[in-house]
Parts: sequence; C-alpha cells; structure tokens
Amino acid sequence: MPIDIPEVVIERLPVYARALALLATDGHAVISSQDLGAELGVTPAQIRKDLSYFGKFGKQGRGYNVRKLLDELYQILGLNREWSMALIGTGRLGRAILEYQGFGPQGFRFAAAFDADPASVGEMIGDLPIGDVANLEAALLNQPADVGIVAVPASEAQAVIDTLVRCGVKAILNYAPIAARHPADVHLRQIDPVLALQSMTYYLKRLPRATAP
Amino acid sequence: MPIDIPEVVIERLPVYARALALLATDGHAVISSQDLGAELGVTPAQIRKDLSYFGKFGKQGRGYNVRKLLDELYQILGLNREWSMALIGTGRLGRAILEYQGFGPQGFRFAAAFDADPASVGEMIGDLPIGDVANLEAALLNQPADVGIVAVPASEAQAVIDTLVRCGVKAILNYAPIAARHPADVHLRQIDPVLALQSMTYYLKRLPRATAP
DNA sequence: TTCTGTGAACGGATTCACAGCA
DNA sequence: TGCTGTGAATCCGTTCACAGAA
Repeated sequence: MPIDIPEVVIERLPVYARALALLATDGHAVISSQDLGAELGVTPAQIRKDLSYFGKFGKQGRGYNVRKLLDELYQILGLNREWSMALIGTGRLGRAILEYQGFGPQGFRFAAAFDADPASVGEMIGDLPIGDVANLEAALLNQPADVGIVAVPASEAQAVIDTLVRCGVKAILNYAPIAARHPADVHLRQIDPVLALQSMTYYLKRLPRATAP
Repeated sequence: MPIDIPEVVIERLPVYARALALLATDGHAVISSQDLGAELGVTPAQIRKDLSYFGKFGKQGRGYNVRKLLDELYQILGLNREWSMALIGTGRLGRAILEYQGFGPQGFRFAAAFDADPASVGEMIGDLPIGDVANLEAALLNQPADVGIVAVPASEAQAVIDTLVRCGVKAILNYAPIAARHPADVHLRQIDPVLALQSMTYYLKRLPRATAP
C-alpha cells in the first residue's frame, strides 16, 4: 500500500462506498466499473485506477462483488469503527449540527460539546453537557476526541483550531467561514455553503436570463 | 475575458474576496500576492496567475489596492447584487439552513420554501410561507429563483433536482447525501459533512494514537 | 467475449523564473 | 529594489489502450 496516494483519490472512496451501500441494499451482487461510473458520473477508468492503488478487488469479465468491495472500502477508510467528535460552538449552527441525523448511522458520535457563553455552559443538549471552552484543552487531554467540529463565530475559529491542534486532534471539520491555518499533518475540511454559492454566481452572471427584481 | 477559465480558479476567487474584505475592514490599503498568499495558505504565483485571467489589477513594486481588487472580484463574481434562493425541504436541516445567518449579509435571500409534508405546507417560517413541493414547478415558472437549495431526504433529492433543472434553475446547492446527476450547464455544489469526515478517517486510521473506547 | 488492472500518453493546473514597470 | 504579469517548464491526475484472466 503506497504512501503517496493522491488526496483526490481518498476523497472519492467514500463516494464509491456510499453508492455501493445503496446497491447492496437494492440487492445488486455484482457491478462493473462501467455501471458504477454511470451511476456516479465518473469514468470507469477513474474507478479502476483509484481502486488499483489498494489492490485487486474485481474479477475480469465480471466486475466487482458489491458486498466485498464495500467491505474493502470500509476497511481502507476505517469506517468499520466508531469515531468520537468534539463540538466547539453550541449556538444556532452548533445545535443544528448536533441534531443532524446523518452522522450517527455512519459511526460518528458526539463525545463532548463546548461553548464560550456562560449562559450555555452547564446546559444539557440531549445527554451531552456543554462544557466551558476555556477548559477545552484540559478536557481533550483528559478525554481525547478523534475529530473536532468547529462551529464558533469566524473571529474565534482560528484560536479554537489552534487549541485543537495543540491537543493532538488530527482531523477537523470547520464550519466557520475562514481560511484556517493548520499544520500539514492535521487534516481540515471546510463546510462553506456561502463560498459554494459565490462561485456559482460567476456562471449565473454570464447567463442571459435574469430573475425579476 | 477568455471563456475557458478553469473552475478551480473560479472557486478560489471568493476565498480571495473574503480575505480582502477582512483586510479592508482592518484598514489595510495595499497587499502583495506574497502576503495574501501567506494569509490564505496559497502560493503568490497562484494568486497572480488566477487574477491574470481577468486583467491587471496590481501595481508593480507595490502590490494590489485592497479596495480596488475587492471591487473587481465582486464585479467578476456577480456579488454586487442580490440572488434569490428557493429552499426545498423544511425539515430539521431545511429550517437550520433558513435560520443560518451567513447567507443574508452576502446577498443571498430566500424567496420561497417548499415541503412535501402536508402538516408543514401552509405554515410560515418567519415571513416565508411553506409551499407544497407538488406545486414547485408551477411556482418556479411563475416566480423564478436564481439558486435552488436542496434539503430533502436522499431518496427524494434526485427528483427535486430534476424538477429544478426542468424549471431552468442553473445553480443548485445540494445538502442531500447523493451523487446527483445533472446537465453540464447546471452548476451543482455538494454540502456533505459525512463525506468530508469519511475521507479524513482514512488518515486517522493510519496514525499511532487511538482514542480510548 | 467481457471487463479488470495498469503502464503509457495526454492534458491541464501549478510553479518557475524573469522581463518590465513603479 | 520590490512586486506584478506571464510564457515556459514542470508536475500530477486523468484517460487511453491493451494484455490477460474469467
């Protein structure tokens, strides 16, 4: 298993896994790179090349056993275990993230929550107590989390991320609209709907039709 | 202004704009590609090359006038106007999106909301009435939206996206966890925190330290 | 025959490096 | 001297095309 696998490849694997999971529940036993690619809007060669970084999972002339390939991807991605997450920021956004039903079924569990507002600290959200962000470092050193979820205001986000990094957290999902600085060995993903919209308006602007005011 | 500007370039422009806006409010009048790059974790050459697709905005020996470059980027991206959005899906996620405070200040306004649940249809969220998703097509043809925001369950998302496409919506922000099929002239961005997490676990799995069970 | 796995070819984005202007 | 703008060189991911297994 080579060490220099392009990050784009790693980012596509969960997409494949999700599609395969769907195929499995639909009762498909086997699928070709051709058909999987059509499903996902990806070229068959892309899929085969991506998978070839990790091994040979298909059968020539047949395709891939859906169940087997799915298991392999789960193994590769580490999805066959539970991952603990610490949420920092329990305002509107933070609470929405906590209540989002998509994480649990995929094995991502909130283990702790923190906020800076004294009015919130001590409060319970479900069965999760809100801790003081001032104690974030101590709390994390005592009970580490695999992933940090940052949902604080933009002005506070870099400081929170620095703290997470200092505590050894190696994966951060940042909802704050900032370009956060972080060491190369810490993985950071940005959830940024406004940036997504702002890049699409470039193309909208160049279209003939316009919305009525 | 060439037509074949790489999409990655377009996606970086809002990042530059955001940083410049911050610099402007901080009172910085001028910035070099060097300093802006350091701020954003991007190489100076990258910034200069990106901007060169659109014109010459800097002064040799000095750098870029922050205010002027920001104005140019707003012009290029079409951020100096308001864009209307239609939200489809007003469940937990949809309501959180509606209440998110980040869209308004950037000129993105919710013009309509739709749901399939008869119990929700007719209800008001703030000053926005929830329409029946069965009437989505008619409503959009009557009052077009610039952007569609999809926050329905995964099983319904492709159908909703198909409808938006049929109504001429050319920009879609999809929160549903599916790899949606869409025509090349329709721009689609995916907000998918679970995928983001699932690609980071690949790297976490390969680290020595593990969380206590 | 069908479809995988993969080296080779290709294409496109990033980086380099420098001419040129303030 | 300092920094932009940009062709050229480089790097890297994608696609091609085919040998080989079922």
